[in-house]
Amino acid sequence: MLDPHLLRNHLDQVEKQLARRSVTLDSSRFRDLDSQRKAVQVETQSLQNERNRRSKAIGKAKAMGEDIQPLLDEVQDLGDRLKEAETRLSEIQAELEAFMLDIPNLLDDDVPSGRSEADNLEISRWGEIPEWSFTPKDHVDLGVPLGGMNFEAAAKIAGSRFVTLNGPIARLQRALIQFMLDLHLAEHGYLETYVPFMVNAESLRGTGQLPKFEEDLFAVQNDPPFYLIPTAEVPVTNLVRGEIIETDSLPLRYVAHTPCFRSEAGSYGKDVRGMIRQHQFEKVELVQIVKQEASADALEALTGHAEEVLKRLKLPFRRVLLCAGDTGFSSAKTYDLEVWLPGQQAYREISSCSNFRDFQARRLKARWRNPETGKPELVHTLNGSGVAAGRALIAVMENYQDENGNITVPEVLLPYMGGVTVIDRSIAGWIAAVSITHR
RNA sequence: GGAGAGGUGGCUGAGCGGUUGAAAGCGGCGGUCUUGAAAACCGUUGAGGGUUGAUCCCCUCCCAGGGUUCGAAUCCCUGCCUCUCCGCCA
Repeated sequence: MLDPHLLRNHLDQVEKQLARRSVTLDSSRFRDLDSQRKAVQVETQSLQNERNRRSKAIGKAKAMGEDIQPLLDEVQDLGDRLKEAETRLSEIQAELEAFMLDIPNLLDDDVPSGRSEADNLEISRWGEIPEWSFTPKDHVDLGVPLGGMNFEAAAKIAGSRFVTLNGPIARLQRALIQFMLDLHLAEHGYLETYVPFMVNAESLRGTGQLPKFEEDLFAVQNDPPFYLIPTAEVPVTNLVRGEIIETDSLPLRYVAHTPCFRSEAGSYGKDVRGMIRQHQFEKVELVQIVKQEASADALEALTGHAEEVLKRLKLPFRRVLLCAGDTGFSSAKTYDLEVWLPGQQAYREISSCSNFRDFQARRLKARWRNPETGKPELVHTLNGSGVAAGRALIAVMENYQDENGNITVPEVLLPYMGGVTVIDRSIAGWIAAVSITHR
C-alpha cells in the first residue's frame, strides 16, 4: 500500500510514476472518495464528541443526585444520527481501502523502462557457458531414463504439473536444500525458521498477493479458508505483522525452506514439459526486515547471497534487473538470477530478489521504534529465493551430465549424498526393482 | 472429540456500566547523586487518525465482529486464539 498522504498531496506525481508500469490511476475517483471521507469523518467525529460530552454530563449529574431525565430527553435522536454517520463512514473507508489495496508499489528510479521480459536489463554474467562435444539432454531426458523422475506417476496421483522423484535424484534435491540452508546460516547470518505452509487471507493481504491475485493461489476449504503458500515470503514476512520491533533487533534475516504451491492460472501451454513450472516445488527463501536507509544495500547483499549458491555449485548464471513492466506488484525493484540450462540453451529464472520498501510494511503494520524520536516507523522488507530448489535440481542435472546420461554430483553437495559421487544408469535397474515406475 | 479457565499498554497484572486510555510493578527514557557505573530518589513513558506551521484540541482502539445503553474494558450474542484436565493420535 502506498502512503495515503502521498496520494492526497502529490497525486499527479503518483500518477506519473504508475504510468511507468502502464497502470492508469483513476485519480478523480480517489479525489472524490477522499473528499467524501473527509466530510463524513468530520461529521462523525463531531457527533461522537457531542455524545461523549453529554454522557459525561449525565454521569456527573447522576452522581450528584440530580434529576437526569431532562438531559436524557435532549440526547434522544443523537444515537440514530451518530449511527447513520458511522455506517456511512465505514462504507467509504472500505471503498477507499479497496482502492488503495489495488495500487501497485512505486518503482525505484533506477528501474529501467519497458513493458515485458524483453526489456529487462542484464547486469552481469558469471561462469562459462560450456561447449559440449555432444548434444546435451534436458532434465526430463536425463531424469526419466534414470528412474529418478516420473511425471506419469505424479499425474496419476495428483494431475499435471506435478512430479515424483526417486532415489538419488530425490536425494540430490534434498542435498541442494541442505546445502543452501547451511550456507545461509553459517556464512550469511540468517536465522533458520520453520513456518506454516497454509496461511490465512490476512497474511496474503499483508504481502500483497490478496486481494488482487487470488487466482494464482490454491485455497483449502475451511471457514475461514486457508491458502497454500505460493512462497515462504508470505508466512516469514508475516512474522513481523503488527509488531513494533526494537532497534537492536534489526536487521532481521530469516531463511526458510518450504514447498510452494501455485495454480499457474494463465500459463496454459507455457513450460508444460518437465519440472520448470509445477504446482508444487521446493524453495529456500531469504527474508530481511531492515530500516529504511538500509534497504537498498540489503537488496544488493541479499542478491549476492543467492548468487553465492550458484557460484558454489559452479552453475553459469546472469543477473537481470527487471524493467518497469516486469516488476511485481509489491516490489520497488527486483533482480532476477537466471541460470544456464543446457537442455534449453537458455537462461532461466532461478531466483527473484526484491526490495518492497515500506509497501508491505504499511499493509502489515510492521514497524520499528526509532530511539531518536521514540516513535514507530515502518520497516522495509525484502526477500529473494536462495534459490528455487526444483530449478536448481534441473540446472545441476543438465550442467553436470555426460554423454551417457550420467550426472556427476557437484563437489559442494558430496557431504549430503552419502558417498554417491555419480548418478549413473546403473541405478535405473535398481530403482525399477524397488519401486513402481512407468517408462 | 468431551470438560473447564482465560484473552487489558514493550512485559507482568488490577479494573462496582459514568472525569478509566486504563491502578500497581517491571522495562524504557530524562534528571538528581557519583570520578564513572550501580543502587537509591524524582519525573516521564501506548498506537492510529482528523486538525495545525508546531502546539492545543478532537476522534478511535482494552482479541475480532455484532448487540443492549444517554454512556461499555466492564453486560449479552457470535467467532477466533491461548491455557488446563480427560480421550485419541504422528
